[in-house]
Amino acid sequence: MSQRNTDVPVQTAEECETPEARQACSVLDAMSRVSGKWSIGILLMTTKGPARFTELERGIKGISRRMLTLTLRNLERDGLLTRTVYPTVPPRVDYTATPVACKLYETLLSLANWAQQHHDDIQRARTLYDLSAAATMPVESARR
Amino acid sequence: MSQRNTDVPVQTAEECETPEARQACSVLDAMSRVSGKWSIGILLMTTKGPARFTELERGIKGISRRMLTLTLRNLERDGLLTRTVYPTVPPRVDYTATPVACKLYETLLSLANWAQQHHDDIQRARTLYDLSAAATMPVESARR
DNA sequence: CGGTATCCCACTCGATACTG
DNA sequence: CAGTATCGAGTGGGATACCG
Repeated sequence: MSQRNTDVPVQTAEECETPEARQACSVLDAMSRVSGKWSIGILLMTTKGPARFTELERGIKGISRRMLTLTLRNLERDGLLTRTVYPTVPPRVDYTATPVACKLYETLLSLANWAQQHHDDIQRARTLYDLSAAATMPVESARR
Repeated sequence: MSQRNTDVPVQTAEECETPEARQACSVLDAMSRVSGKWSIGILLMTTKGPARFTELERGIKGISRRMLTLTLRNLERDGLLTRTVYPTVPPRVDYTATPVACKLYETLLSLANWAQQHHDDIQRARTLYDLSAAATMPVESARR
C-alpha cells in the first residue's frame, strides 16, 4: 500500500560483475532516490530548514496534494526527510532534510552546473538533429 | 516518430522566478538527459572509446535491441553521442561519447560516490520505515 | 550486423472528492 | 491543516517478429 516496486531497479551494485557496471548501478541507485518530477524541489526547500506541508504545496508550483504526499513519504522512507508532527489544533507537520540528503543536494549542484553550462549546446544539437531528420523524411514531417 | 515529449519537463530554468527553482529545473534538466534505465550504462561504455552496436548489446546485461536503439538515438539527439557508420559489408556502426557527455560522466561519479557511501544508511532507513509502517497497520501487512 | 515495427502491460502522475 | 481514496490518461519499457 505504501510502496511497491521501489526496491532494486534491475540488480544491485553488489551483484554486478564488472566495476563499470557497479558504478552504473550506483548512479542509477542515487538517481532513483530523487527521480520523479517533484523530489528535487522538495529536497531543495527542506535543506534550508524545516518546511510545513502547506508551505511546500505553495512553494512548489503545480504540485498536487497527492503527489506532494507521495513524494514526501518516499523521501521519508529513504531517510532523506524527517517528519515531525506537532499534536496541536490545527495539526502542524514539519519536514526537514536529513544530513544524508544535504550531502546529496551538494552533489546535485554539480549536475545543475553541468546542465547550465551545456544547455545551449544540447539545445542546438537537438534542433540540428531534428532538422536533418526531417530533411531525410519529408513526408513524416509534413504529416503533422 | 523519432521523439515526442522530450522538450521541457514542466518549465525551463529561465522561466523560473526564484533562483532555487531555477536550480531545481537545471538538475531536472540534466537528469532527464540520462533518465531511463539504460542511458548511464551506454554512456559508461562509450566514454572509454568507440563501441559498436553489438558490443553494447552484449556489454549491457538485460537490454533489448529496441531499448538500445531508442536510448542511443536520444543520446545522439542531445549531442552526447556521435554515431559513425562505416559503409562496409556487413555494416559497422560506432558510438562514441562526446566531450560534453564525458564532462557529464565525471559529475555523475560524485553521485555514484554518494550512493555507495549512503547505500547502507538508506537500506536501513527503509526496512525500519517499512517495519514500523507494518506495525501500525497489521491488517494490511497480513493481507499480502 | 544493425536496426524497425507491433503489441501490451505496469507504473507514474494528474484531477477530483472526501476526512480527522 | 494535512492528509486519503479513487479513477483514468499517458508513457516507459519488455517481448517478439521482421528487414536491408
